[in-house]
Amino acid sequence: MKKNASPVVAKLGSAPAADVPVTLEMVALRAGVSPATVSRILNGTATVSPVRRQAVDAAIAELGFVPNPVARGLAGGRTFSIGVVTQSIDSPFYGAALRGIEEKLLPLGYSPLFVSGQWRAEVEARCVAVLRSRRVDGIIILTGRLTDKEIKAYAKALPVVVTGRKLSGKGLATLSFDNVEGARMATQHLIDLGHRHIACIAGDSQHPDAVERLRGYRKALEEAGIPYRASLVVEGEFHEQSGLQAVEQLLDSGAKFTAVFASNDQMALGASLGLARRSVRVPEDVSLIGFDDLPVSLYASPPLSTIHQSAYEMGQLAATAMLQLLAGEVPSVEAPAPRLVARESCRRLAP
Amino acid sequence: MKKNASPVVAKLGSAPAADVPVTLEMVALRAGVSPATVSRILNGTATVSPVRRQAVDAAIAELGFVPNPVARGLAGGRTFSIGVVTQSIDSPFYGAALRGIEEKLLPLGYSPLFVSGQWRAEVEARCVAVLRSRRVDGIIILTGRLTDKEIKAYAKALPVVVTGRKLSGKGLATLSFDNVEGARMATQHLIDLGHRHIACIAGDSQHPDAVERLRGYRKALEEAGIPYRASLVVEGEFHEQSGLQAVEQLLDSGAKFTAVFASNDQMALGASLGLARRSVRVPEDVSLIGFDDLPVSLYASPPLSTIHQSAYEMGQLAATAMLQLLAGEVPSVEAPAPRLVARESCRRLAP
DNA sequence: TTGTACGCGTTATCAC
DNA sequence: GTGATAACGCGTACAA
Repeated sequence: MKKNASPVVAKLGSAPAADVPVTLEMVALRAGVSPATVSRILNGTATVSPVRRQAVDAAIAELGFVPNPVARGLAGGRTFSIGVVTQSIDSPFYGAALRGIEEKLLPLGYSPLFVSGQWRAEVEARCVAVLRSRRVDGIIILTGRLTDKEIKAYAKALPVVVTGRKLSGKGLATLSFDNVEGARMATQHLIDLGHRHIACIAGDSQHPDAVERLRGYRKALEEAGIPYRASLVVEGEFHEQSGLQAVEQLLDSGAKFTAVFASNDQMALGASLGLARRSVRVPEDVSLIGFDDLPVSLYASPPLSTIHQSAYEMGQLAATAMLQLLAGEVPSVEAPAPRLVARESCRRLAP
Repeated sequence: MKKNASPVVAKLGSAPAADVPVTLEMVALRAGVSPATVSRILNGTATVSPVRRQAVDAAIAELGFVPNPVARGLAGGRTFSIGVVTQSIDSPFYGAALRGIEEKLLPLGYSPLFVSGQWRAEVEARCVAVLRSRRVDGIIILTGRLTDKEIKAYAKALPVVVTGRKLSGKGLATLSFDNVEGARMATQHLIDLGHRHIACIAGDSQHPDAVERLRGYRKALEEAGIPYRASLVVEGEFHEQSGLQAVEQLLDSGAKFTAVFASNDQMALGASLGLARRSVRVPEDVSLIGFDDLPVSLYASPPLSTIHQSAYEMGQLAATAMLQLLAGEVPSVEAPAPRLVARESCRRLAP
């Protein structure tokens, strides 16, 4: 088995932060060995005699030596940093994913490098370019709008993990949440409560998630033998404001509905406000269900029923997959299944 | 005037991503000049004859050359990356600050490196150690719990910008939001509406922001000649759940109050739910005001009155200050003043 | 103004 | 097993 060099998980802070950088060479000098040997011990690149190993360990501890990642990057070709393309660094949803990635990577000596793609393929491409120029060891892309072709091209140069789609290839791992099933479950929940006139606030039709969730909505209707009505579907843009506008449009259109499925929680929250403004009570007059299960949704008034999608877990899984790719293994991760979280924004339709 | 080397803002992506890295040396070869000249042109380190400059520019464009930051870091001692210690990467409040930092830094060729301190001094110290080991050019610390002494020690080694406190020193810039005034304004708003029995959900007393906001609350009472009552103050932990528990405690204690000042929006949101659970209506029965003006607060039911604190702007300012420090200038930024945002969660007390 | 030569701190390839 | 030695890609004195 070929031993891959591993990141040095330094016990940072254990020794006083030296003001004059301690180099590997100084450690070697002190331990009475060659720099090469110190490097070997640090990376586990070869077997070293216990005697020297001890001497080196001691020297490292005494000097408070911390390897310089910059130099390691130059010499070894690996920077032990992983690029992460998120869409906006302050997204309430993807934020949890970033946390998952960070928690998984940091203890192993890898640092995530976060950049925001703004849901714009062009910006995302620039992000990838920045990351590559910074010589990251791999790239995790959280959904976004790059084409499959572009993704595959990147994967030829370095390991890539991408969420929100299904692709295959060497050095490439994908992690796709079942949006269709999630949306189907949400709609089914409303149907189970007796609703037949169910409006849908869809997402931006350019957005793959939006398309899938709309499909799930239709699927549930179909299975229940409820006719699909285009007049009950309004397209939003995945943010609160558009959810608010969507319900207004729905209300103004005069269409009758007793329940609303919003394609994400942010739009559901906006819808909730929009309904309240028109004196439509949730859930007394209209049931409302969202998608994503944002932390705040639990504290909405009323607490929002939704489809739980653990961004945190997705982040951890993506990081895990990246580590596997880096180790030359075949990634063995699968996205968690959607789960219905029934809270207080939906109620059984009065007969 | 000494010309400082500046980050190369490469037109990334303009040329096809070369699979074999193009080095500065290759550019030099192609342009028929020495590597040093190419380097000079890249960094503006010296004046170069227009002829060669053109030749080099052409070569760079044709080869799609992108300088290797890793090598630049090793050679020049600067990595053009800025460490950012936030407290949790998925904080709804600080997220906006990260965006502000990113937007300010990226166009100038700097990359932010985000790490989470978890509101634990010990973790924050480790974060700083990681950042320093990665040879960042400077560190931005968003509040947190490090001692002033530690901050100052860091600032001796590299430029530091820190929010949430007032310090001075060479290579150090601070940016402190006026929490006392903000809390005073919030409480004053309630007083102006006729409230005299105003409860306060304070933050964790270990947290400097919490202490200051509590002080602002007391200040407003004092100015209005309203006696301070400890029984109306409950300590929370700055998250929704603790806000909910706080109002329950308040309600259970039997204390009379017609308004609540929550030390941040997250607790206000929790409080809102807690009140609703006990059939206490906002704002009909109790007025509620928060602090921070999170994006979601606008979509709470009812929309939450609060004190606007632009984390985004703070982020931008912090980044600006860092750039100034890096340029050897004296930072000239000041935190924006708190601003009352009156929405629908507060109403005039019926006589 | 321009080129040469060396150094940055580490890893990898050889010999031994 | 271990130690020289040569890269890694770029910045920068220094000399020309």
